[in-house]
Amino acid sequence: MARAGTRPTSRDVAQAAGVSQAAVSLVLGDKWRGRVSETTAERVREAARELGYRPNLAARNLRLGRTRTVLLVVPALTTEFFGGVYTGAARVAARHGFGVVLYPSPEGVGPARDPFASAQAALDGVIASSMAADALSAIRGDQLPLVMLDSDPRGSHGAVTVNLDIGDGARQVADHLLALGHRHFLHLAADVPSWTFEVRAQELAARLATVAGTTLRTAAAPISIEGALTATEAALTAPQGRRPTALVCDDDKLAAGAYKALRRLGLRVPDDISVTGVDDLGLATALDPELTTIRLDAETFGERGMAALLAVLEGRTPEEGDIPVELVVRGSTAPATP
Amino acid sequence: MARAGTRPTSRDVAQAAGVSQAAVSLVLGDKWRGRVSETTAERVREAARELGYRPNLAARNLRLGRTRTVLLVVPALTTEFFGGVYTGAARVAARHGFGVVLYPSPEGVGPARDPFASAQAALDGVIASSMAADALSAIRGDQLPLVMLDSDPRGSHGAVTVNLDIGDGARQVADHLLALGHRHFLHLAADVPSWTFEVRAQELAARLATVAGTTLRTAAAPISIEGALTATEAALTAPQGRRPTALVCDDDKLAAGAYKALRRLGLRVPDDISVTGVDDLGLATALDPELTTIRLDAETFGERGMAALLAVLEGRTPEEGDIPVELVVRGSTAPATP
DNA sequence: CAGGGGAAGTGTTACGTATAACGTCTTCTG
DNA sequence: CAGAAGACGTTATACGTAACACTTCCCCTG
Repeated sequence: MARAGTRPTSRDVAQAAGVSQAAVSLVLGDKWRGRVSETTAERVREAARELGYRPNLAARNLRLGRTRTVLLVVPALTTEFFGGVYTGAARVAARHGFGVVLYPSPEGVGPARDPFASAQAALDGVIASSMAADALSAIRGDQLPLVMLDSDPRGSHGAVTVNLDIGDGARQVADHLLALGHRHFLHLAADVPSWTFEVRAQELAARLATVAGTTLRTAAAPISIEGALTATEAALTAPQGRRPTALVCDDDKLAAGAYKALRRLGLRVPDDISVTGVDDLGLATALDPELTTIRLDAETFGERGMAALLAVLEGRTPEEGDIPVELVVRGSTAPATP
Repeated sequence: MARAGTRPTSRDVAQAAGVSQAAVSLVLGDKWRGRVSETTAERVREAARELGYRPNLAARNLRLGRTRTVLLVVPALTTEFFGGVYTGAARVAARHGFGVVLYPSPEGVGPARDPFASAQAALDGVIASSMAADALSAIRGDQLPLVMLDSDPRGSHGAVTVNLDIGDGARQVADHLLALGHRHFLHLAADVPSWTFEVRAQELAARLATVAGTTLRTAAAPISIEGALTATEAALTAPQGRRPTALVCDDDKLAAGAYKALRRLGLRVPDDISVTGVDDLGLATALDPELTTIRLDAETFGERGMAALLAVLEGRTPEEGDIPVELVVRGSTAPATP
């Protein structure tokens, strides 16, 4: 019988089953083939069930020197996007017997506390979104295997990177709007220092530049409905050249804010102005009209990130190549009216 | 010098500083006042910094028998709500030197895998949302300290419960709409077996019953924009008594779907029908017109949940009382037109 | 000058697990 | 029938940390 009040240990199970602790470890660790008889094994399993034995993970982790746990560092969970990333990562992890611990970098002011101290868990590796920029310095210090999501492959100092093909997304948006006859653009850009958003801006500008007579203005806004509202309103009321007929937003949430600004200004979507977003959150179809946007496959993103980390941990070479993105055309874009 | 290739241990630090491992533990554990001289302590800290020493958490957890880590079990992260819960919980946890590990129960088909196996981390306690119903059976087995969020206090078998005052929310909605002259209601209910939603339905019905001549119909829908759309459309096209002038939704997301259905049916919000939600997600202000809704303070929810768990862990009595909720009146509700 | 007591440490142990290395006993083979 | 080869275990150990129980030195007090 186990000592009262404390969790049963493998030694308690051993005593109950009349075997040594080592035998318990072998049986429960599924390494007993040819080492323990089937009847004894069953006796051990029965005793473990009886006592409600659960292995002490701290002890196991200490013994093995690895934890089969990885940390996923993401920005604050203000949309469901990183929920999807987590889901994908956790699914792949589970298939390999790994667990995923989430560390959303604290929202608002102040630098991130040390994510490792906060997670408290011993870790085998880290997947980090570059958007959780403030948490990255703490991560750099540790020499844990690291996979970066949405990060400049050239600037990652050898860390493995997994990216959505965000540049292609920008090109698809540009081509779609150009094909509809739009020539005057406003880019509502996320006011977040991130490689991703830089790439979007560059690719958008580059693509538009291939057509003569196009204009492109940029307005920056924090990623929030309120922020997008004020930024859009300011950009469109300031009399500055031709009024744009297309509004390219870095994010669905920004687009939602833009919708409100346009409504206030008396501009109709898409008749007076076309609007596009990025992400394809639930929000995109909640808007009226529904938003034309770049669909980012969050779960695949998470899956690929986790797969890459597992590859690193097992000494394999991670899969190469960006994750494709897809333009979803809905009601917020229409031919330009001259 | 530490053995090459492996992480430095406290023993390596001790050797580098010319002291015993015990002294390192004392200094770095901040328990050295009166036991180690300031100069020696500084030497130890310097050596630790030099070697890049990080304590092995698995070893520490094993030694201490506690991990200062708790698990937060939530439904799939399909809205930002539980992101807020996490933020609140993590904030309080950090103040007490605890970490929070998130376990979103897997979306879609199939029962949850064992959350403990997946988290892989040794845990001191659990906070679980009752909405992650499928994960609860696995939790029940362990005798870890448990705090339930949004759960029937009478049905929780002695587990501590922390609840939003969701019944009061339903009453506030009812009173608001009744005051606007509405008498014919449709309740768009979340098709999720959860105590919370039962309470809402009961309180709504009870409050409406206090006024003569009111009618209340109910339509159930899965919590998604699509689901709400079809359910609402079906409920309003089936010719069944008076057409409701008020649509009470269990959730902002349901309201978003309802908006779309109403638009298809040619009904204007709020002129033809008033709509309310619950949550006050970002979505609520993205809708046109903005949604009158019950604001749930997700962060306070998380804070209170974590505070309650800490109380249990420290043998104190958790704070009592439901968390107040607040009706936020926006443009989706207006006086009933006779 | 005896000895009480604080400062400044060190030696040792245990936490619970997984596994390497080592014993038996039985059975099979040449 | 000798001895090799399984079958079925056990014993012992290490992982890295925190903390208890000691020791030593020195200063102060009566």
